[in-house]
Amino acid sequence: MEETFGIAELAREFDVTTRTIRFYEDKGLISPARKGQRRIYHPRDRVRLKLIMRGKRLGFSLEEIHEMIDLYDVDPSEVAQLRHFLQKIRERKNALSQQQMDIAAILEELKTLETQCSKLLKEKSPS
Amino acid sequence: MEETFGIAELAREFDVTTRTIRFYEDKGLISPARKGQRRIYHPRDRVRLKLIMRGKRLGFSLEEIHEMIDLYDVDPSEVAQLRHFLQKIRERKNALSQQQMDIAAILEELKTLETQCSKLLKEKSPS
DNA sequence: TCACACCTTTACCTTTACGTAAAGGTAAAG
DNA sequence: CTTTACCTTTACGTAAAGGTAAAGGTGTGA
Repeated sequence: MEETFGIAELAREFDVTTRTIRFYEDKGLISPARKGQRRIYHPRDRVRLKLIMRGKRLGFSLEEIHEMIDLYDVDPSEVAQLRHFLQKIRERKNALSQQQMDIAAILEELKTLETQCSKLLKEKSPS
Repeated sequence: MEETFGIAELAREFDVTTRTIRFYEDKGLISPARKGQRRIYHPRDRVRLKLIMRGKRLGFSLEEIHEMIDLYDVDPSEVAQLRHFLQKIRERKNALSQQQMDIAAILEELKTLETQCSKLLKEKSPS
């Protein structure tokens, strides 16, 4: 028997409002089952939410996230789709590699700043 | 003699519109000199723009970027400011480390997907 | 039965990050 | 003098990502 979740439950888990989750549904990012008029979320919906949150932390738009998520649902029997898919993957990889470099650059600068800064502090207030 | 830049020049270099650059000025992210009514950008303004663009690639809001940029202009004689500064640096470092992990995770998944995908393609159309 | 927690839809509101149009100044080239 | 390129300000428009309020359905425990 598969575990399911309510909307409020997931909202708590991911620290967003229920409005946000419904908004993602509106945008086609998730499509939970219904029981009567209520939304029932299965584990795969939860996984999707997790992917969405990660995408957001990385600064992607919902539309970009939509594209990325759909990659996981491609029909592997369609060659054309597969090619397109592969191209998308490579684009994403490039974008992310660029981000990695950006982050590495900033972290380097921040480290330098941190060192300088705490040295200054030690001089000024030798606790 | 120091090199300076026009707004259109910088717009081209960073691949944004002049509107965007003026908007950043409005928000206090840069403050170029003036010659008459025209904006004159010095190398330090260009550096700021570069930092802004990097921040944007990383998904930070202009307000967050503002904070980060200001870190470079802190008065090193004010101990209180220095402490605050140090804390900000550490917050940033943590956020960025989290991002690094997110990216590494996604890149791993993408690599797997890419491999699977091109294997499938080779089977289906053995060019 | 009442209260209460949880859920639903509809619909208007807000912020961020610019786009775009209007109306015009300035300066060098033809 | 006119064209051309480049710049200015002011101001309204817009897309994205939700917030928030209104009005109500559903189920459960006291």
